Amino acid sequence: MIPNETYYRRIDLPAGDLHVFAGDALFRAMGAKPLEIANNNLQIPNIRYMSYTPDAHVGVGTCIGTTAVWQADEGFVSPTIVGSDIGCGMRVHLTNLDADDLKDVKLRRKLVKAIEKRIPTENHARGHFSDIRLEDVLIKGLHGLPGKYVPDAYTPRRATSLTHVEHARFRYDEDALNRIPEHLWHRAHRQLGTLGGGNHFVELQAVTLDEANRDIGERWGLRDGQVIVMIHSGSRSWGGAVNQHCGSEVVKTMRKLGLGTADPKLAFAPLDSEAGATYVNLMYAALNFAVANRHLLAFAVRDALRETLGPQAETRTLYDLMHNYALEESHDGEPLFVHRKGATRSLPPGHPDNPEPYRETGHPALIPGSMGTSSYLMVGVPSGARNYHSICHGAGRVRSRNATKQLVTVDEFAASLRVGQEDEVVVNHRALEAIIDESPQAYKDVDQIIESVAGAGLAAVVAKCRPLATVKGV
DNA sequence: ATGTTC
Repeated sequence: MIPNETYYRRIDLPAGDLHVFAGDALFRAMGAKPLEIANNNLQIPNIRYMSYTPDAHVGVGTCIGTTAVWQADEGFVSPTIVGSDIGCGMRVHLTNLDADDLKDVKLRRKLVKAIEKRIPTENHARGHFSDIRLEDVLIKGLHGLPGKYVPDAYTPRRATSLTHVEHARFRYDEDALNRIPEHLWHRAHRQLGTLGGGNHFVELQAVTLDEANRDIGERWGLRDGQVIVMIHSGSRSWGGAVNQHCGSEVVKTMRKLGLGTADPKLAFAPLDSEAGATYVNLMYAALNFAVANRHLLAFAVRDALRETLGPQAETRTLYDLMHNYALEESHDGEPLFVHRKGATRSLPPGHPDNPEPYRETGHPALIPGSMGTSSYLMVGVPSGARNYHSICHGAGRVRSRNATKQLVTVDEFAASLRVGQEDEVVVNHRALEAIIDESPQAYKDVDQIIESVAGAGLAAVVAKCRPLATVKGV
C-alpha cells in the first residue's frame, strides 16, 4: 500500500524534524503555536522522532496529539509531554443488545439514571468502592481488585480480550509511592469509580461495520446495530499528584545536568537518573489506577444495564487502551521509549505485540468523537509503522472552553444532540449549560480526522459508532 | 484534566 502523501508533511524546524499527519485544511487549522511547541520539545536531548496526529492541538508545554520517541538506552522521559492525566484512555464493552432495544427515549433516560446512580458525576464526587485497597490497585492494577468486581462474563484474566497494560505488572519502588502525601492518597481512594469531567464520558453507542473490514469486526464480536459501551476516563487526581510530586526533583536534575529548552516549563530527565526512574515508577501506578478505574466504571454500567433491561444483559470486554503515557516498546526489534500524548497505539494484523486474542486481526484502536458525534473502532495497518503505530486520540479541541461558551447557545447545543426528537442522544445533565464547553462546535470534525488517519496509511476504520445516550461529568 | 481558589 502506498500512503497518500496528501495527508503527510515533514516540517524542517530549527531543532529538528516534525512529522505531521494531516490533510491541508487540518494542518492549516493547527496554526503556528504547535510548531513553536514542537521546536521546544525537539530540544530535549537524544529525541529521535516526533510527530503530530491530525487532531493535534495546543496543551501545556506540549501538544495533545504528540508521539515522541527515544532509543531506550539513551532515553529521556518528560512528565510535561505525558501530562497530568496519566493513563487517560478508552474502554469498550460489547453488549448483547440491539439499538432497537433502546429505541424508546424513556428507556434510554431510565438507563442513564441507573448509570448515574452508580457512577457519580458531580465535582468532588465520592465513588462507591470504598472496599477496595488503593495500594493494591496502584501496584497491581486490575489484579489488585477484589474478585467480585471482576465477573467471569468479562474478566480480562481468562477472557478473550485484554489490554496491553492489564496484564503488565510494573516494577515498583514502593518507597516512592509512600512519599506521596497522605491526603492525596485519600483523595484518590475516594475517587475510585468516579468519571471525571471535561471530555470524559460513558456512552452507549450503536455499531455500523465498515464493509472493507467487516471480517475483522465480526471476529472481534461486533455486528451491525449492536449496542456497545464506550468509556473515556483517566487517573483522576492521582496523575496530577504524581506530576506535582515528581516535578521539583526532575527540575533539580535538569539544573544539575545543565539541561533545558526554550520553554522553562518543559520538564524532562534521563531515564537512568533517579528523578526519571522515580517518575516512571509513579507513572506506572497512575496507569494501573486509570485502567482499574475504567474497569470499575464498566462494572457499574453492567449493573445498571441489568437493572434496567434484565439479568441477561451482557457486557463483555472488547479492549482498554490508553492515549496518555510513556512506555518502552520494541519496534523492528529495537527497544525504544515511546511517549504518546493524545495518541493511540494501533498495531496491524500479525504484529507480535498484539495481545493473543488479537494477534491475527490487530487489536481494536478506540477513538472517541465529540458529544453527539460518532466514535470509531479502528485497526492498524502495516504502513502505520512510519509513525510507530500511533494514531489520533479523537476529534481534538479547536476552541477553548471559554470561547465555546461565548459562541454556542444552549439551543444550538440541544439541536446538535437532537433534543426532542425520537433519536435524541439522551444526556444525564438536564441543564446543558453545565457542559456547553463540550458541544461539538468546540471540536474538530472527527470524520475529517479519521479521513486523514486512514488517508495517511496509519490505520483503517472497522466500525463507526453512533451515540445513543451519554453520561458526562462536570 | 484537576483541584483550588485572591
